Parts: sequence; C-alpha cells; structure tokens
Amino acid sequence: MERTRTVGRPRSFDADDALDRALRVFWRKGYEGTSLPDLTMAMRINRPSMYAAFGNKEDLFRKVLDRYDSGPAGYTREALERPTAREVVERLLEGAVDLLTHPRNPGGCLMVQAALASGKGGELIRRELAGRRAAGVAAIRRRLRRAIAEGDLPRDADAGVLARFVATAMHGMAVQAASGASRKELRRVVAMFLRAWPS
Amino acid sequence: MERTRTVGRPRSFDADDALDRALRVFWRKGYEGTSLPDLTMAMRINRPSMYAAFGNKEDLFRKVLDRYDSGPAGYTREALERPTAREVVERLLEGAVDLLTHPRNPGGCLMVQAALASGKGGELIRRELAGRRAAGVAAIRRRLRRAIAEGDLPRDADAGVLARFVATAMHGMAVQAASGASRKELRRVVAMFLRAWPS
DNA sequence: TGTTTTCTGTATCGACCGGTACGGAATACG
DNA sequence: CGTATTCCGTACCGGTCGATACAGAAAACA
Repeated sequence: MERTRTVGRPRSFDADDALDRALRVFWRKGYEGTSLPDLTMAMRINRPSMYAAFGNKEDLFRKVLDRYDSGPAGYTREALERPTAREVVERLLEGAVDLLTHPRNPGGCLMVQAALASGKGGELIRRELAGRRAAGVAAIRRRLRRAIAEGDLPRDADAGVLARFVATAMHGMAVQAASGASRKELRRVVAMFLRAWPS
Repeated sequence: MERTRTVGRPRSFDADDALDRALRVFWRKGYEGTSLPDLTMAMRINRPSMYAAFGNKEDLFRKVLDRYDSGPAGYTREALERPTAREVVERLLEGAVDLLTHPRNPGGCLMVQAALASGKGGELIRRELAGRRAAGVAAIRRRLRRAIAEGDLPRDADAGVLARFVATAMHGMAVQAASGASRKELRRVVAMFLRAWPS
C-alpha cells in the first residue's frame, strides 16, 4: 500500500518495532493514562518523528489496536476455527487466561485496560473500544449459530446469550487479572465456566 | 463525629446532596476522566467550596466510594446474609444486574469504570480500587467458607475458586453493561452462570 | 558538487489540569 | 453596633497535556 521512499533522509528507527513498544505502554497504562513523553521514551524516538510516522496519539492507538488483534489477541481467530462449539469456547477462555497472565505481557487486556470510562479527550477511543468489544461478541455469536446449525449445540440454544456469556467470562477475567489474579486461579475459574456450557 | 458549626457564615449547599451529584459524575466518567469543572458544575458549588468541604479530588472520590458502598452497591451486604450459598450467589449476581442496568444509574460499575489502568496521577486511586475489589472477593470467600462448614456446599468445594468465579461474573457483566448489554441479556447470562454452581 | 527531499531535535505553543490566595459577603457572638 | 469567624467567588498559580514551527542533518538525484 505504502510506496517505499527512496529519496530524502531515511528514518533512523524501525516503525514496527516502535509500534510494538507503543503497544506495551498503552497496554500497561491505558489510553489516556499514557502521555506523549511515555510514548516517545518507550518508542525511543522523539515527538515529531512519532507524529510524522503515525499521525497523532489517536491514530497511533488505532494502529496499536490492529497490532494487538493480529498479535497477542490473535488466538481468538484460531479459536473460532475449531470444529466444535465446546472446543471454540475452551480455546477462547484458555487463550484469554494465557494472554492475560503470560509473564511477559503487561497483565490484563488492552481493550479493557485502555478505556471503559473517559473524559472528553478519550471519548472517541472509548467508543472505538466498545465497538471492538461488541464486534468480538458478534463474531462469537456467528460461530455459535453455525454450531447450532451443525447440531453441535442443542437446537434450542440461544447463540446470543451464549456469546454474551463467553464474553462476560473473558472480560471478567481481564478485570481479575488487572486486580492480581494468578494464572492458576483463572484456570480453575475457566473450569467452572465450562460446567455451565451445554456441550 | 463532626461538631456542628454555629458561628460564621453557613454553607449555602447540602453536602450530602453535593456528594451524590459527584458520585454520578465519577460513575459516568471515571476518576481521571472527571475534571474539576465537571465536578463543580455537577455539584453546583465552586471550586474552593469543594476543597473546603471535601479536601481535594482524591478525598472526594474516597468519600464517593464509601457512599457507593453503602448506597447503590449496598445490595452486596444484604446478599451475603442470605441463608444458603446458592441464594447468596443468586442475590449477588441478580443485584449486580440490577445495579448495572437500572435506567436511572449511569450504567456499569463505579469500581470498574473508574480506573483499571491509569497514568501517574491516578495510580493511588487505581490501587485503592483494586484493593476494594480484592476485599469484595475476600468477603465472598469468607461467606462461602461458612457455607462449606455448614454443609451448604460440598465439603470438597474450593471457596477461593468459587468466590473468584462469582467476582469474575460480576465484573465481566460490568464490562458488558458498559458496552451496552441490556438487563434482559444479562439476566440470561446470570442463569448460565448459575448452571455451573455446585448447589 | 549542488539541489531537493525527508527526517531529526530543540524549543515552544495554547489549552487544560488540580489546587489556592485573597477580598468581600454572611452569619454568630459581645 | 462592632468584631470574630466562616463561607463564597474571582482570579490566578505552576505543571502537564497533546501538538507543532523551524532549523539543521542526512540521504537520493542531477
């Protein structure tokens, strides 16, 4: 999409690398909680370079969200491709536990950490995140509808309720992880959720 | 505790009323997302009056938290006094649904909305909220330990895991409510959670 | 080498943040 | 009435926010 520039002074940093560093900061401190100095220090570039390369703070955060989707949170895509609904849910929940508590991750979920509430400055981002969470619920719902059609879930199962149930479990665990719950604890909580699953 | 002042100009506003108004704002916009003008406008007092009556923004927020505990979130105390563990959990979850989705409430949970992540300004408040959430889990755990001792839950049940499970459900629903889930949807999600309950 | 183009770094912008100094207004005491 | 005490309201503080102007450095072209 973006034509490689050959003329002019080349940039002295790797944009993907800087984006990854920005991801870590936003993940840890949230959107509004991350200041420009926080970002430029972590990305190891100075302010005008960031603006030239990524637009502004909001644009940067959207790019970070995309990177989060295809990177750390990429397990959801793989989970939704499992053959049975039970396996889909298992992989979603277990993948969430892994993401939320992996030692080399900041802990918790970017989409939850970043912004539930906000002042006027973060209102747009708040909506963006709420929209993306809703899109996640919708993706699970579509997958469960297929499961019902395939006889993999009871014919009278409600895909909407089940999807909301899974999302509630995932987001609830995100909050627990932010409050210090361990991986072992969350795994046992996942096992409890699965007791309610109509497989 | 606080001796009634008789001498001097009397204050021209009701402190409890102002506190309630502050609660609504923090509940809607979070701690860092709420600015001093937001507060003073909602409370219908000006800045120095707020500082004189409540200390500072952080003190005010702690007073708001106490008011939230004894007001909107007071259902938890009542729920924990129910005779059986099943009823305790039912009341906790159903009370959460009611709190989270009641039309005259801002939607969602103050403790979740206010601060999961934060910059350096809100770090203290972030810890305060995480601590209060942990205290909530501990309260549920104590109640479930009693239920095990009373034979009301299986002898081999793990009060810690069960308490974490309930808290995860409640906080997960708080996130769903912030994302626009309806009361009807959440009620059906609660029913699913209860299917996993070893009553 | 000279020109053009792009990136880097400093220094700074106006806006808003939480918090407060200070003078006037309103009440209780004497 | 005079005085002491407390509250109200304006106007302001230093600090930080996100964002940028501008000049110099580093590369590709001619």
